[in-house]
Parts: sequence; structure tokens; C-alpha cells
Amino acid sequence: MESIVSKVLDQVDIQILDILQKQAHVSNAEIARRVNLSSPAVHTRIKRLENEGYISQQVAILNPEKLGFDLLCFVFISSNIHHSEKLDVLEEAFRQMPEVLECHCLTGEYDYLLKVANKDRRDLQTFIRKLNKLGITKIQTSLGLREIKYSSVLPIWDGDEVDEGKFE
Amino acid sequence: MESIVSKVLDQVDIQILDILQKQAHVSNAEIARRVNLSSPAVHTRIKRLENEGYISQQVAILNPEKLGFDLLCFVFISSNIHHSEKLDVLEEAFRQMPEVLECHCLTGEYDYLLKVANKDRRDLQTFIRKLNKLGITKIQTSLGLREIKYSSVLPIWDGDEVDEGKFE
DNA sequence: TGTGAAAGAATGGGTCG
DNA sequence: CGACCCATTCTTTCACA
Repeated sequence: MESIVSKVLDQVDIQILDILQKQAHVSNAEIARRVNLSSPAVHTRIKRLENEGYISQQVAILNPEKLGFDLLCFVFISSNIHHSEKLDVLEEAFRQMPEVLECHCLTGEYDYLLKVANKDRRDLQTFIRKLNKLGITKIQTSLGLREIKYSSVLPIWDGDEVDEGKFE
Repeated sequence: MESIVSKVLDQVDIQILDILQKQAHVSNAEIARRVNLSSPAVHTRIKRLENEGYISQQVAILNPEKLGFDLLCFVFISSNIHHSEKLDVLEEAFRQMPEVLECHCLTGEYDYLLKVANKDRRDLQTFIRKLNKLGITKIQTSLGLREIKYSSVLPIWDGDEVDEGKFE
């Protein structure tokens, strides 16, 4: 009996999460083999992990270049807006723009960092005009020249839990 | 004969890709219903899309906060290295580091932008020391204060009707 | 390419150790 | 919690158009 709150994740949970965050399409049965459990047991655990919010979603990662998105940009924005209501409007606008893949609020010189996927320079210009219309004046745009690494894999395994003392 | 390489994607392909990039777990049969095709036809198309590289991978997105990753950072790096071999070593080092989720080569003042997931300040310090050992001197780190949007969904559907007359 | 049918797996619920 | 069973659903192959 550990704690009342919510079961802490055990090694098997971590293993399952790690498999799924790398290859979501691996079958239940295959996971069961790898973690030495039965397939229904794995199923139960995955459902629990989903319900408790450890797994947010499952997605297919498409190849941007094959689909014509050659222009990945990082846009740094300083908003001189300081009313929180107006900031809410601004942020909601970012969320609604399909070319904005990510938006983060940052410390430092700029308030927001946007990751933006555009097909060509014309699309990029259209996008920047949209930003101007939102009242954003201070923008700095950096072009992504080359993607060295792109992943969503959190080091849940590598961190310090690692002890591959698999029983038997 | 039009193009030898690969048939251009049609509307149904785009629809399938769009469904999968948002919800990878949707069953073949369900997709078939949505695009008005039979289940085997959808299966064939998805296999083709995978083989031709339109779909790179399928992953589960985990919840960073639930897993103790409260410190998302963006690290800007200027390398004063100009030998391409040494740059290769550097980039490979970035790829190997599990806390580095993304690494992009950028235009602008800094050469590299890294997105880094750490659990706490101690981990962050450890990470920055690793960078120093690699000979990196000019580093600027911005903390992610809040995530406004996080997505890998390319606007293949929303942007405009994808109907390129380009071969390959 | 597409469809329909059919075999072979995997999923998901229930019950019992 | 986990294993086993069972009905249901999904995947994947095949003949055929």
C-alpha cells in the first residue's frame, strides 16, 4: 500500500508509456510481450493512463517536406499589450491560426515564441500581415534552415528511473 | 504516362492524412465511413502513404506536467565553430541528448534553437554544463512560462485546397 | 483502383483467482 | 491487481470487376 492519492506509476507503466510515445501503433499484444504481462492487463493499464491524463493524444506525424511545407519559421513577438483581456484575445488568435504549430509564452526579451509552418514566402507574408492586423509591432522572424532533431519523446525512462533490472 | 514516381495525392488521401494527424487511433473502418470508401481501400491507401513517406511515424503525446517535466526551455546557441566536421559532432550530440526534444538550425543571431525538457532546475543546470563541455560558450536560455498551443498538425486541409500540379 | 466476403488478430468487458 | 474466457470489432488478404 503506497499512498491514497493516486497510484504512483510503476516501472511497467513507465515502460508502456515509453513504448507508446515512440511507436503508438504497437499492438497491445506486442506490448504485453515486452513487459511480460497479459494483453488485457496492458489494456487496463493503458486505459488508466489515458483516463488519468498521462497520455494526451495519439497522432500521426506527417512529413512536412513531402507535403509542401518548406518554410518552417520561428517568430518572436513582443506585445506591448498589458491588458490581460487583450492578451487572451491575442492568444486565442494564435490558437486559431492553422499555420501556428506551437506558441509559448517565454521569459526574456520577447513575450511569445511561435513555430509556424508555411508553404512558401507568399504564405509567410500573408501570415505576418495577420500578425500586424492583431496590433503586433515588434516581430522578429527566424527561418529554420535545417531540422537537426524533431521529437516529442520525453525522457521518462532516461531520467533516473532507469534500472533495467527486469525481473526474470 | 504522367509521372513515374508517385501519383499526386487526391482529396481522399488528404482527408485520410488529416484524420490521422489529429487522431491516429481512429480505426480503419471509421475512416472508411468518413471518406465514403471501403475499409480495404483505406487500408491500401494508408499503406501507400506510409511507404511513400507521407506519414513519418505515429506517436502518443504524453502530458509533460503529469510526468514531472515542469521546465520547458528554449536554448539559443551561437557556435563559433566553423569546421563542418565539428558541427556534425555537435549536432549528433544534440540528437543523442534525451532532454533535447527539438533542434533547429536558424537564420539570425543564433545558430541553433533547442527545445529542452527538464524536470527541475538541477536537471537544467546539468544540461547546460553538458553544453559547456561541448565547447559552446554563447548560450541564451529562455524559460517557457506557459504553453499556449502545442500541435504537430500541418494545415494540409485548411491552408487551401492542396492540388499541386507538380510532379513529385 | 475499387468492392465484398472471410480468415485471422486484437480489443474490451466480465468473472474468477 | 492480474489471468482466462468470450463476444465483438478490426485488420488484412483474396478473388473479381
